[in-house]
Amino acid sequence: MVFRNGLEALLLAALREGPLHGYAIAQRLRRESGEVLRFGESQIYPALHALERQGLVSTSWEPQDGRPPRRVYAITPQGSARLEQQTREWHRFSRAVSSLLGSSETSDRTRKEALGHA
Amino acid sequence: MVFRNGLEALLLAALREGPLHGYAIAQRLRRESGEVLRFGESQIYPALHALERQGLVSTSWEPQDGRPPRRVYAITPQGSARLEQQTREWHRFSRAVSSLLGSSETSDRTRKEALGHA
DNA sequence: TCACTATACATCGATTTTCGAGGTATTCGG
DNA sequence: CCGAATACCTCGAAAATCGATGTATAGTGA
Repeated sequence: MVFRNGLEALLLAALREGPLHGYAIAQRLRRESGEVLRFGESQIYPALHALERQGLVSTSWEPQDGRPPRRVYAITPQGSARLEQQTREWHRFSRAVSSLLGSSETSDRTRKEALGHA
Repeated sequence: MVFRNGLEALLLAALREGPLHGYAIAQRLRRESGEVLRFGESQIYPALHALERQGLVSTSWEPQDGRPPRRVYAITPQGSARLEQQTREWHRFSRAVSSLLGSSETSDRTRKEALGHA
């Protein structure tokens, strides 16, 4: 919703600590979000390709003996810069939404009282 | 990104403290978010209509003398319930994304050091 | 007066995102 | 052998976003 290119930011974040292949990135986002974020492969792979076209990640094919090779992604310096920028934007966005929605729950009355009812 | 029906949650939130007409809702979201959230009318009106179809808001036309009448929206009990549920989901979602992205910047090295490098 | 901006409602269509379903190929457990 | 997991990928429907356009009125400034 409204926060553009959010997936790309998460993808770049997943690569911050080292190169990974696509499937591993998807699992990582899933695991580290406590199953909250579950991106399908049909979202992951095209987004990764877009990142590559923009030069935000670089890729190499790693041969696996026996099985088909894996495509490994690494974040580039431009990718890191974009990640920082996107992270700042995310925090701005998320602060704005959170303040409009209010901290979980709080009927109207409860909320005003919590604020010292002014 | 990825957080479904986010606009609807914000629309419901805007009505928490009393009925408003569509245009005023748009301005409210804009103002109270510090210009961070800027929804166009082509997003607001259809979303409001969808909310009405779902019984989450009720509407009435308020005649203005001279000018065309305004459509005023009020949140219903079902709308309040949905807002609470959506707010909880937002917080889960936003916590997950924030923890993956990290608190605004921090290069990889800086970040580990900040955590006591462990 | 004329133009422009703001208020206030709304739709349309192009673009972008999301997501389920499919397709290929290999390995491993039962 | 079958199903699940790994690993890559595309397609197409559905949903969301966004700019343009249309109607109508009121107010501001040139």
